[in-house]
Amino acid sequence: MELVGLTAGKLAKAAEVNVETLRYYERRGLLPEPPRKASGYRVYPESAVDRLKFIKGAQVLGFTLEEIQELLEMRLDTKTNRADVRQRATKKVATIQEKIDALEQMKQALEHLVHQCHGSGSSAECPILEAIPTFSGT
Amino acid sequence: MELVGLTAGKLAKAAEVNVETLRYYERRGLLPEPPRKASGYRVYPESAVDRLKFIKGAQVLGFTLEEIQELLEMRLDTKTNRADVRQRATKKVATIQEKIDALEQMKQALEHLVHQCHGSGSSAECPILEAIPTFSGT
DNA sequence: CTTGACCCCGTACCATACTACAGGGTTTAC
DNA sequence: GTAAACCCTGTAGTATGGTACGGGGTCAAG
Repeated sequence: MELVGLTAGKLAKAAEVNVETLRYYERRGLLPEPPRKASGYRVYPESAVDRLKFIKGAQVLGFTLEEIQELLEMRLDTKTNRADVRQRATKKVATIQEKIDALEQMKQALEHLVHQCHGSGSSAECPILEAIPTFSGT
Repeated sequence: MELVGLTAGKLAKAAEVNVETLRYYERRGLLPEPPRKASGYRVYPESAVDRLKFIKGAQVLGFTLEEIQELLEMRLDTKTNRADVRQRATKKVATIQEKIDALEQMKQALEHLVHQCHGSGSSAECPILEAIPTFSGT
């Protein structure tokens, strides 16, 4: 029987994650429990692909699964009011901005280094990452 | 005997890390082996504080210790090949830029949501977070 | 109607990045 | 000159985020 939706395997492939990861996320509450067929097989909506990609993307940016869960749960919680959601979203924005700033500094330090060291010849030390270690105070 | 430099405990406190972490980083090669006193006690230079703060900062940005090590080792002295270092630095700049871009998108999506959701009802009708799972598709 | 691909569950194992001992010397402050 | 505070080493344990496996049902094709 073929109704709409994805099987675990299809979803895993589409989102480029391991099948086991789906179950893991489900246990953690990151992926909502999908409906099941009579056989017990999970049937995921197409949107699950985006959700997984979001999770993966956020992870690369240094968010923990717990933080990602917070982001994702903000919209489901009908008990929280808008002001609360707004406040938390705003806070996340600030966190994200801090990360961006730190990355910009890091990037600039590296670019500086690249420019300083374009000569192939002579001697002296090319002062590379001396600049970088100073950014982290934030 | 009190010569210049920091003991493990002082360094750990100054950099806000666990003392054990210092040894761990040393084992991993992230923190160079400092000179020792006759007793065997490590004597760290002040600069170790910055190095540790850099490591901590970079971690928050989603770099693994291995990647951080690469960054830190990228100082070119006379023994390293400049072209090689430049190439690697350029590559790092690109990955950093990717992170920045992803974070910008995330930020914009959240800011958009914050603007959309200005009322005071329940978050269920708040269009904000509907968008989250989809903004990562990029 | 069977066989191979797929799914289920529970549990065990893995890598990364710490963190915590245990057992034993060293320093420093009183 | 002794006790608290600190340092050493090696090794073991923890948390997070998966990943693998065994034992067993399910489904679609031939």
